[in-house]
Amino acid sequence: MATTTTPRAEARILQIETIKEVSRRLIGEKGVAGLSLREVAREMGLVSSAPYRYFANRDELLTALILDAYNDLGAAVERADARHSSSNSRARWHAAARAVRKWAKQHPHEYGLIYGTPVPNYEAPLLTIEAATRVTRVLGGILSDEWARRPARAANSAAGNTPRGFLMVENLSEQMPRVPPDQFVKALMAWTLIFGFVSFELFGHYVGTVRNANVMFERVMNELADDLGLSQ
Amino acid sequence: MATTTTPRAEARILQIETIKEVSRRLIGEKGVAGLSLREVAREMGLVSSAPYRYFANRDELLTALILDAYNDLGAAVERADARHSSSNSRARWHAAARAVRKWAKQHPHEYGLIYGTPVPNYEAPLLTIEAATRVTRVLGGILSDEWARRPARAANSAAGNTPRGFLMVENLSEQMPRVPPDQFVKALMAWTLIFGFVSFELFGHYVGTVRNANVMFERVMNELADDLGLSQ
DNA sequence: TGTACATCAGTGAACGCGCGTTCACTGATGTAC
DNA sequence: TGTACATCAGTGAACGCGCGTTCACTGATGTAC
Repeated sequence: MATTTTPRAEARILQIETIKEVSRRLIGEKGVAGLSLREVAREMGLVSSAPYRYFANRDELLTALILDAYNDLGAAVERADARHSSSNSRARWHAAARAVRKWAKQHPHEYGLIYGTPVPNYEAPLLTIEAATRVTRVLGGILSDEWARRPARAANSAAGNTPRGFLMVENLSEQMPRVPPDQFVKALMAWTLIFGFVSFELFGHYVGTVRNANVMFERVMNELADDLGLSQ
Repeated sequence: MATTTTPRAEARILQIETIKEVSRRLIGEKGVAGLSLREVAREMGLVSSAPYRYFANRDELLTALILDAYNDLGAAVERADARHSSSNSRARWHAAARAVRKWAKQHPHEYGLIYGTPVPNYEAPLLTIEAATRVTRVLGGILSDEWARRPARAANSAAGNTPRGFLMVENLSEQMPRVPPDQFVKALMAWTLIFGFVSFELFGHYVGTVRNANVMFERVMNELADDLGLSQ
């Protein structure tokens, strides 16, 4: 019953976790640019070369943090979505959107890490792109379920609007099956606006115009839910 | 006719301009964090302490660059808007939106400077906030002119929706006079989506979904123009 | 169960680097009279 | 127009700092037989 895991291997996992936690804290205090392996080591009471036992270099640590951020956000949104009956699109939509905003406000610097200015000369590996789709998959799933319950559409009722060419319809169809492609632009707009709102709020662009961002966010999400034709 | 300006004063203005130009180039190459007064000096063939004759410290230079970026973008948008007959709201809207995107793509790092992750521990002075409103004033002006041409509304036709409380209605009314306050949420959504789109595009979040961002942008702006009820 | 060897976390010293900022200076430019 | 003084751009040396990364090492842990 005891796992075959050796104490050393367990300790290693723990140390990696600690390094990442300390890094997250430091990023929170001084931003990404201020993250240094030396400081992480210092904070952990280790000598400056110790972290290199766990991460080959600074970029590798950064990649791990970015990946974690995407996954952490993705998991939060999935959890929020799962709390509602799958047929209640509107409740799910609001829950998912609120989860994005809540996570962002709780982890502003990690949010900046993944949705702010890209780190210059840092190239995100494929793995992070994969993790980045967790949120879009949730949103796509909500729309899919909504459309699954609708009476079948007159085929090609709006075929002229099908966005062949400028969208990657194959990918989008995979993320929101059953949603007619002529809805993709609207869907992408809604997705963009969720993050646009959160970024504007977090980065200070609503100062002087929005007094209560909580209320404003609810209103905006309601508008979007209407535009998307979400029911219930 | 010759201005009373002294050669030394002229040279000073020129040097300041050069420092900022070099800084913009360096930011373009290595991001904001990579901007250093020493490197600017080196690039200009000056000794490392020379720039301190012009900027008291790094933050002051950064402030100047941020201010310039807001003003440069603001001027570009104003110019684009002015190219159209003031009664053609729709053309003006598209022109302004395109100008934002075009400027952002031409100056991606300066865009990141003002609309990306805020520089940590850097507090934007009031002056920059002022400059930041140039874009919103143009957008507000377009809506104002649109509503000025509409038949007067039944007073308080939708009074229940007037966003008293959660929006700073006074400021918004000043930026878009004649637009009924129940339209403010829509207006803010449109503004947010312009920048949300541009940020998503620039920061790489449309990889895998949008193939031709030019076309997509036009479609999105069209949708927004419809939602805002822009005519012509 | 016991021994012999391999693995690996953490050490401590060192490398070469670039940074922001200060300061006393020189020599050219500007100003007042 | 000419002189006397004040201003100011740029110099060069110096301060104290932190960084990423490498490397040969030690001693504890893990593995094979």
